[in-house]
Amino acid sequence: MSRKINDGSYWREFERNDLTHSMAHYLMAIDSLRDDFGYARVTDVAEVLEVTRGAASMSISQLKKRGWVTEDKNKFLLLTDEGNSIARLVEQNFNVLSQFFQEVLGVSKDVALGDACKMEHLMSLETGRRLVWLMRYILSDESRAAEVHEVMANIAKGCDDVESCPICADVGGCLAKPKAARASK
Amino acid sequence: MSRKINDGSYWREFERNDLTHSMAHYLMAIDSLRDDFGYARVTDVAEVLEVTRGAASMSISQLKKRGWVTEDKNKFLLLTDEGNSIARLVEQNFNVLSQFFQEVLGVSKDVALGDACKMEHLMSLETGRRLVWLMRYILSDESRAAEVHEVMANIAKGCDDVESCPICADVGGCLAKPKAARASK
DNA sequence: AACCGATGTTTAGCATGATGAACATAGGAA
DNA sequence: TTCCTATGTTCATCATGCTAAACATCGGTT
Repeated sequence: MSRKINDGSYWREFERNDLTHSMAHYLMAIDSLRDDFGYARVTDVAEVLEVTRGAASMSISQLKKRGWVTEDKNKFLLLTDEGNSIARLVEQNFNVLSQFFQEVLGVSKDVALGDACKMEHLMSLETGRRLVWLMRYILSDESRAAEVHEVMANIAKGCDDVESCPICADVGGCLAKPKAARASK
Repeated sequence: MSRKINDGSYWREFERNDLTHSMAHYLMAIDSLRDDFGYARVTDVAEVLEVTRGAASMSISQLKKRGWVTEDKNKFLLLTDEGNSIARLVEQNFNVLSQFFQEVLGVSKDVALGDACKMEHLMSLETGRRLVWLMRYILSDESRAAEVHEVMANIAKGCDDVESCPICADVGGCLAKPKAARASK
């Protein structure tokens, strides 16, 4: 019984992602420390991220090997151009996502920030850019924004037309409803 | 110089997430194998996910410990109710995200599937539900959908009003533009 | 000069999640 | 019955990224 199945296994792209969640936050911490204080040392980064100095030291030496971080003559940490681009991209992804979740979808702040933080380093440049434009489209017109907010306010009432709604059907039913018992073929 | 900074360090929620990307895919693989063939064994799961039998065996025994997977009298793998809910949630998140990226944002299929796969297990129930409703709102009205598609089609032209656009300003400028040189304070 | 505290690095240990290889076992073909 | 293959488990190993603890250094105070 040979299996032709194979989902293409792009699922492991996740682990092959060369920018890990951890690295993204080290870069952003350095960036933000330099913004706020004018310099960033290993200890400062460790403090901001709430990890030990040892952990920060080792992670940062990885970032140096990758060419994303260097240090000046005073041993203060610097982002290279590439490191800077990455930090900025992730920061922007975070901003876009958290604003989209809060201001368009009406998600609570806590959930929005949590979701955005987990997804920020995984969203492609292209998707992020397009999301900005969608936000602009929706929020730049007051009546349109009001309509969307109205839709979101009604979600609490639940999805009562799962059958007739093509979108609900496409995504496999309304989220959060238990799957119907399945007959084993 | 004492530091008051602290981003709250919810950034580590990412690693504390009790549903890893890997586990989500094991659950979905079992689910989909049972859908397609009526049963799922360790070897089948390993084949679908393109990992060794050993890796699948160990990961699946973790899933059993967590109460998400069991086996029937024939040693065939089953999802528990909880495992089933999780698999369904992640599948739906994937569907919602990939459709949103493609049909609303107009992202290319490759990028959309890649982004969706990386983000699927990280998006909360609440956000996912609201995203479905936003899609319904946008796509259920043809002229509205056309307007959005028009907006997305114009992205190639670039963001020419970064200064005047409040959204662009909010998210820290237009994505993909290099950060201006920064003066060290 | 001697010392102390702050900073940074290194090491051992842990958890996850993979590989490859060795091993155990059950069932059908010869 | 014997043997071969498919299936599943276990073990040693690797890489990431954390902790705790030991160690190394530098610089200012006494």
